[in-house]
Amino acid sequence: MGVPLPLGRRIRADIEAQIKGGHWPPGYRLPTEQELQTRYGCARATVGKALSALADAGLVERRKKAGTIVATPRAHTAVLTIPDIAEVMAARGQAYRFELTGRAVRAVDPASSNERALMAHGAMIALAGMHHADSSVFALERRVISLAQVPEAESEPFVRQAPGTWLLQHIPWTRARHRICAASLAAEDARALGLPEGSACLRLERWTWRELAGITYVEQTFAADQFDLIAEFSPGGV
Amino acid sequence: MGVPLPLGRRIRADIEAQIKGGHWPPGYRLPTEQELQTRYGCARATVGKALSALADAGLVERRKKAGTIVATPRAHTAVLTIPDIAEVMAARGQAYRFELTGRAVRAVDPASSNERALMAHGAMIALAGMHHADSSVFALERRVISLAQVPEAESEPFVRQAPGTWLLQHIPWTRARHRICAASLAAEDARALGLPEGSACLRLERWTWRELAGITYVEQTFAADQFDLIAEFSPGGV
DNA sequence: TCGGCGATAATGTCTAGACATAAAATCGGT
DNA sequence: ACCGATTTTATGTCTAGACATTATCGCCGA
Repeated sequence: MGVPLPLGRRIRADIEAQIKGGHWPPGYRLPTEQELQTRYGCARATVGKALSALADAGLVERRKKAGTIVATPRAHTAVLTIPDIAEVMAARGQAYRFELTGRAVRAVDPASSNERALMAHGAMIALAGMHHADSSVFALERRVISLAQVPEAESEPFVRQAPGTWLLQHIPWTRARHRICAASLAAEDARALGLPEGSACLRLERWTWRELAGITYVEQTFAADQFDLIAEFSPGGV
Repeated sequence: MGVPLPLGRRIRADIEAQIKGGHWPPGYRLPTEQELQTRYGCARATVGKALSALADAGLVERRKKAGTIVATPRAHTAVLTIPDIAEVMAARGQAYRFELTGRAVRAVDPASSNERALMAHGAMIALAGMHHADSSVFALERRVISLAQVPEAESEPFVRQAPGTWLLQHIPWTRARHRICAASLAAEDARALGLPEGSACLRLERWTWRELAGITYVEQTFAADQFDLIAEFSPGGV
């Protein structure tokens, strides 16, 4: 309050309000930089910067000679936060426990496309485990970790702390890719979750890299009614 | 090839390469605008714009007096793009068709929590339909639209164009909330999709608002092996 | 040693121009 | 009527400054 917005931001906010208020519909051609320059009494670079920022945010499209038009959104984008399972449990007020059910050091399986997507060859550690909520099984996890990138993993027990939690806290990463899909439970997984074979489940897969080197791949399986993902978005970064 | 990058973009690309190549680790303080200005032989505004773009992309953080430092990437958040179904079909090279199977104008059902989450009362239009890929059913959709916010919807047939596509192109919105979960197919939906009852499916729900007023709620159901969502996070948006 | 306070160094915002580039619009010839 | 060359126009990029803002550092006094 009291602090006036810098002119550039005010121009941007004004235009954003016109668009979000529906006064300027998709396809509407907005005033040229010259007109805005005159209207606001400022240099062309100032309105240009405001319009470019709106273009970066996806609210408008700019084409030479054609001018600047309100963008027609082609998709909904949202910032999805994929929480650490231990944090989900804490938020729900349930007791959390990770149980390691399998552990092996081996070479990359060239028949597995999920492993190949992470790295071409080398040694890795393969882990399997269950996430418990109170006394029931909440999720299943299968993971491989590159020993070339994370040699410390070989001496880590992963018995009390889930490997995902440990990795997040110890290993820096630069790129991650997530895949979210639904699937039917295979017999073995159904038994572990205490559900009928073929039940619906949500599957979350994540590949993580540091630069070009693959660090880990994980596949988490949740019973259909146990877990969902919520994503919120306001365009323009509000 | 052969077209030289504008200087500003080249500066940005150079710095990005230093960061992604690991030569400038998180926390590293990069050269000041003055140093870069001398190094590249350009005006300060040019390096400033490049650095600001990197800051917008989340690769660096800028603080007055302290300078510009390489940012530490945040934990598992990713930009999820939820595409318009017609665009998915176009990308896959399949023929797309929307079929409207139900349409009614009625008041908000106070027993439906999904409708209550959108608005307290008022008239709405309820739609049901199927998204076809080539000759098979790709997804089911149920939607309600607020007639107070979107009176044009009453005279819109929604026979050729899916309501989502129409809304996205005509109605501005300021906030959206998505929920992603797995579910078992109810008898009616299973019949529509041509699958056994109880099959796994991915369910996507979306609530959309303009300011505080609810515009629409939609629930889309996909067969498990038909559709998945990919979310990428790489700082800088590559 | 600690706290405050001013100098300084860095980015933030802006101006008034210049030239480059791309695409729509127009004009001219067939 | 159509196609191609030219003009026009709006944005893209850049310069060389100016002043504003603010966090940090170092100094000085209690």
